[in-house]
Amino acid sequence: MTTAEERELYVELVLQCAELVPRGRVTTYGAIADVVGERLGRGGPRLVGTVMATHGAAVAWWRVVRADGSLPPSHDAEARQAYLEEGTPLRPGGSVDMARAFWQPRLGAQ
DNA sequence: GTTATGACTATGG
DNA sequence: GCCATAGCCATAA
Repeated sequence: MTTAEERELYVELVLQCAELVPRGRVTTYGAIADVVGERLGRGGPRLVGTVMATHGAAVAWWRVVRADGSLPPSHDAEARQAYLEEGTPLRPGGSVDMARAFWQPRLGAQ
């Protein structure tokens, strides 16, 4: 069941999570899916990815990475430069240091 | 209704 | 570290 309203709300909550990520920190698709899914009762990492691919341009998409810290595909170069500016902890391999940079998203607060 | 696809994740080799 | 596989859920054809 996915009404237009629910899709819109899902998108907005996902974007809100991405927007709430502090400077120099990152979160993951799975974490956002978990938070939003708990509130809306459904969802999944792939849905978050779809949302970011569709509406991610409006938010700090580079602060949303994969669970292992790998940079988002298709824009990894841009993201890495943003990390350098923000001081996001990186690992030698080029991916994000999740142990230090991971930020747990919350809705309605931070 | 069925298949393919995607800015995913966990697990195993 | 990398690659393959399976599970995942919504969208598009």
